[in-house]
Amino acid sequence: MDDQTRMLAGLAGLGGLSQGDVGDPDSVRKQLGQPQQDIGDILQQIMAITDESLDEAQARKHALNCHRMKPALFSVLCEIKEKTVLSIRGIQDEDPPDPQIMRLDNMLLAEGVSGPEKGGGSAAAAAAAAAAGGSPGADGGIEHSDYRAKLAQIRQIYHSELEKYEQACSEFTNHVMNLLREQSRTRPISPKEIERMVAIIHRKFSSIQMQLKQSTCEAVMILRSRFLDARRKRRNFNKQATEVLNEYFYSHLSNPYPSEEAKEELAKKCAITVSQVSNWFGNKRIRYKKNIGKFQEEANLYAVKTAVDAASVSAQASQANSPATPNSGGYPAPCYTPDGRL
DNA sequence: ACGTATGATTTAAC
DNA sequence: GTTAAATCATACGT
Repeated sequence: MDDQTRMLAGLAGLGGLSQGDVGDPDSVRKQLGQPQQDIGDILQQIMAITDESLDEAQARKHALNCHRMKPALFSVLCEIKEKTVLSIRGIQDEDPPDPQIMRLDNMLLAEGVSGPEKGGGSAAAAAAAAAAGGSPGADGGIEHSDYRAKLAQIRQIYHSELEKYEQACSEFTNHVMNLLREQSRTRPISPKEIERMVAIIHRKFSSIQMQLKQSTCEAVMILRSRFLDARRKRRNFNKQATEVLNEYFYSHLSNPYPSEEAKEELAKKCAITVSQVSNWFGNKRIRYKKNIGKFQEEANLYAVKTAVDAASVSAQASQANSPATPNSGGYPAPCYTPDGRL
């Protein structure tokens, strides 16, 4: 910091000098068409600074600060600068709430990354415990807990990074502010300008934060596609469950739409969820309708089965000896029509 | 390895 | 909300 003020003071002191004979800068200048000061001059000045002693610079600075015209000059310079800078800057309204960042924030909140801390690392443990506890019907409890664990990991990284950025931002802001305040004793820097600078820094850092948020979102998306889509890592229902469902379907072929209660009962019988029952019936209806012929055999089988069951309940003795051979083809299977209500 | 079966998801209509 | 229909992605049998 002091080096810089020293340098500035040095430059100010040497500003008027022009020394011609440093190499051959003229040719360069002509080639490049630079009307301003020679690069050579600037180099010279910089070199000269290093020759100065600290005391010399300090003395020069002090002299400058104590000059009787200094305050007046300073305020005039400030004013000029304020005008020009402001006119250049134009109207730069404060932070308009970036829709992009809001979107990201919402998403992170929805995914529970930036939301209220739900126990952090213990969330995974709790989920694992819940899965181990064996909640009946919990589909993919173990995988879900795995997902949670990974999500918690992402959340942790996200928060630590965010904290790092925030700390760096405030540190940097402080540093710059101190620097500017210090320099404002020798350079025309108004408080407004400092404010503006701080705003610029904050904008920069918030753009970094947005990158962080964006990449976190991406990570969550990838995780989702890996795990939640892994929900699709389906397992076929067991034979008994399929049997129960098919029995219901074929015995209600004229109107295969189980009520909510029926669904619940079926779900309980098959040890699956109600929505799984709904899925099954949805799939079954459409697939049956699409190709009734293909399902004819199955339909006969279940029709016979239910018939036999009913018969065996009503007249066990008489039916006991006749093993119901599925007389495939001959059985007039009830035909489910799309408009139902046969 | 490949085709089919099957549970889950998505889309659109109601 | 439910549903049909299309579609996805895997399981399963050959």
